[in-house]
Amino acid sequence: MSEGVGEGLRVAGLAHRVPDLGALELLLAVARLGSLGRAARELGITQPAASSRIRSMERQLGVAMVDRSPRGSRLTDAGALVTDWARRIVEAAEAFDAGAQALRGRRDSRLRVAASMTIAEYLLPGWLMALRAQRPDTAVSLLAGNSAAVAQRLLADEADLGFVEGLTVPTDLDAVVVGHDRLIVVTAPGHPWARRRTPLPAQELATTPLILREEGSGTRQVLETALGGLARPLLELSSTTAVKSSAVSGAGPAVLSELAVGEELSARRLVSIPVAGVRLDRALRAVWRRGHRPTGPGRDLLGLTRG
Amino acid sequence: MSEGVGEGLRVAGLAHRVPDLGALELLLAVARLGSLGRAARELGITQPAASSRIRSMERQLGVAMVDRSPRGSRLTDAGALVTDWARRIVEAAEAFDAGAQALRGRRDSRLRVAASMTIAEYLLPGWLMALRAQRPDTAVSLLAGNSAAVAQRLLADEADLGFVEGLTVPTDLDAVVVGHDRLIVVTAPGHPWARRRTPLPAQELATTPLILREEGSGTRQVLETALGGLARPLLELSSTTAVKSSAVSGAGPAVLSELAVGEELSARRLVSIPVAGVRLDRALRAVWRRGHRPTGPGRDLLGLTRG
DNA sequence: CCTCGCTCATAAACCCAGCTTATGCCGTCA
DNA sequence: TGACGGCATAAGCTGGGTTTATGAGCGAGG
Repeated sequence: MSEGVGEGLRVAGLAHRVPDLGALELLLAVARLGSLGRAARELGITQPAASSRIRSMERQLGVAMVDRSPRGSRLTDAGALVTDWARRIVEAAEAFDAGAQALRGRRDSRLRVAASMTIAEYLLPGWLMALRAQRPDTAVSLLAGNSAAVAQRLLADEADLGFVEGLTVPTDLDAVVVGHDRLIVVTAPGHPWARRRTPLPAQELATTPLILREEGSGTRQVLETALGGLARPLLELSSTTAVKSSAVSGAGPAVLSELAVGEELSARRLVSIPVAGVRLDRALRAVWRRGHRPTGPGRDLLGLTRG
Repeated sequence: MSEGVGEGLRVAGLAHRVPDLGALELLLAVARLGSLGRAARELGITQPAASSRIRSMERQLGVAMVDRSPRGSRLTDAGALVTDWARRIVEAAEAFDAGAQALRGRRDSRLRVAASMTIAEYLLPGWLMALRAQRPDTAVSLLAGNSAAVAQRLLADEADLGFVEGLTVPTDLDAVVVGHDRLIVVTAPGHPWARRRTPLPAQELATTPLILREEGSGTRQVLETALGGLARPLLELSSTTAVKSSAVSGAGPAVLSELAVGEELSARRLVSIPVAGVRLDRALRAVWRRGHRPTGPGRDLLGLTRG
C-alpha cells in the first residue's frame, strides 16, 4: 500500500473485508471437490460449519459464489473469480508457513540452514515447500543473518548448509552458485525508456536520477559498484516496497531486484529496461564448511535450488 | 481434536499455523511505525489489544519478532523476515479486496465494468487498486463473463467499459489494445530446453508432448491455432494451477499465460523458453459502445491500463 | 530531583464468530 | 418407495480478541 498520509475516511481494516484464511481454504476445497460436505470433511469440520461459513462469506462479500443443488455445489462465475483471487492469498500463506516453521528452529531439525536476507525472503520459502513435497518428514531450521553470520554458524557446526549473496566467498567455505540476484531497471509502462528498441547505454543510466534504496543498502551497493561509484538519486527510500510503488506510480525509473518485481512485470505495471554494458547482478551461493558437503536432507535441498 | 481419516497424520489447516490478516496488518504497522501503541492507534484498536495480539502471534510462530523497549519497538531479524513474508499475504488480500468490492456491484457505482475472465482474474485488481489510489471516491462495479456477455452488457448500456481477450472485436464496439496475454513455454530449470542458447523451433514445440489445459480452454485454443491445429498433450489438467505445479516439479514443458507465472519465473522455479516462428499471444482490448468512448472514471481507468 | 510523557505489560470482564450436535427437507437412484 | 447424499436451520457452547483500568520502566526537561 502507498504510504498512508492523511487517512481521511476511516475505513475498517482489510481483515474486516477479506474472509479469513480458513474460509478461503474452505472455498478452494469446495471448488476442487464440488461439495460443501466433502470440503468440510477434508478440512476436519462438520458440514453445517462449512455451510454457515460459506454463507457468511457470501454475505460479507455481497456475492453469491456457490450454486447449491441436491447433487453438490458448483461455483458461480463470480465465485470462480473470487476463488482465483483467494488462491493467491492462500499461496502466499503457504510460503509464509513454510518459512515460519523453519524459523521456529526446533532442536530436532534434521537440516539446519543459515541464509542471508534476500535469499531467506524470496527464495527459501519456495525451496522449503518443494522439499516438503518430496521429503515430507524433513524438519528444517532456519537462521537468517548477513554473510559473516552465516559463515560463523557453518564453521561452528551450528548449521549444515548456508546461502549467501555477494561477490566473495567467506574463507574456509566451499561454495556453488545457485542463482543470481539480477538487478533490473524498471519504469512504469508510460515512461520514454519503455519505448526504446535498443538497450539503454550504461552511461545514460549513470547520469539519470533514479529511485533508489538508501545509501548502504545491498542493491544500492551493487548498482554503484557496477556504475563505477556514482548513482544519482531522484528519490531515496528506505524499503523495497516504497521504491516499487513509486516506480509503479510513474515517479521515475527505479533499480530493483528482479525477485521483488515478478508480479509487477507480468501484469505490466512495470516494464524492464535492458541496459547495455553493465552486469547488474550478484551471485547467490550455497556454502558449507570446507570438505563437509551436505548429505541427506541438505543434499536434497541443494538439488532443489539448481533445478 | 480432529480425527485422522484417510491421510495418515492429520495436520491442522493453514489457518491454524498462519496468523490472521488482522495480526499481519498489525505487524506491518508495527514495522512501519516503530511502536505497538502507534500501530494500534492506526488500526483503530487499543494498545493492550495490539500488545496481546503480537504476543500471541509470537507464541504461535515460536519466534520473537519484536524487541520492546521503553522507547518503542523494533523488529528482530526474524521479525523482519516474517514481516516480509507477511507483506505478500497482505498484498494478495488487497488485490482480493479491490476485486471483491467491485464484484459486489452496487447500483450506485460510478463506473460499470464488464471483463473477461483472464483480465478480471489477473489484471483488473491491480488496475482497480491504482484507480482507488488516484481517485479514492470512484465506486466500480464489475461483471465477469465471456466476450459475448461483455458485448451484450455494453450494447444494453449496462456497462460503461469492457475488456475482452481474443482475436476479434465484437461488432458495434470500438476497441483499443491495452495489452497482450502472452503464452510462454516454461520448464523446470533442469530441463534440457532450459540450457538452449537458441530459440526453440516451432516445429519442435509442436512435436513434443506438453503439459496442457484440457481441450477447449482458452490457452489451449491459442496454442493450437498458433501451431496450426496440433498439440500433443503429455498431461491434460483442468486448472492453470495444476499445470503450473506439474511444470515446477519437472514433469515436462508446459504452455501457460505469462500472467500466471510471474512469481515462478522470477524465483527461477520455472524458466521461459523462447520459441521461434509462432506468435503465442492474443490481444487484450478495452471496448466500449461505438461512439461512446468512456469519460470520467472510465477514462481514468482506461488511462491506467496503458501506463 | 522529581514529574511528565512516552513506552509496554497485566488483569478482569465482555462479546461474538464459529464450532458442534440434532434435526429436517429435498432430490436421485436402485 | 425407501435409502442415501446433499444442504439448511436451530440451539447451545467455547475461546480468542476486545475494552477498561491500572502499573511499571525509562528518558527528557523544568
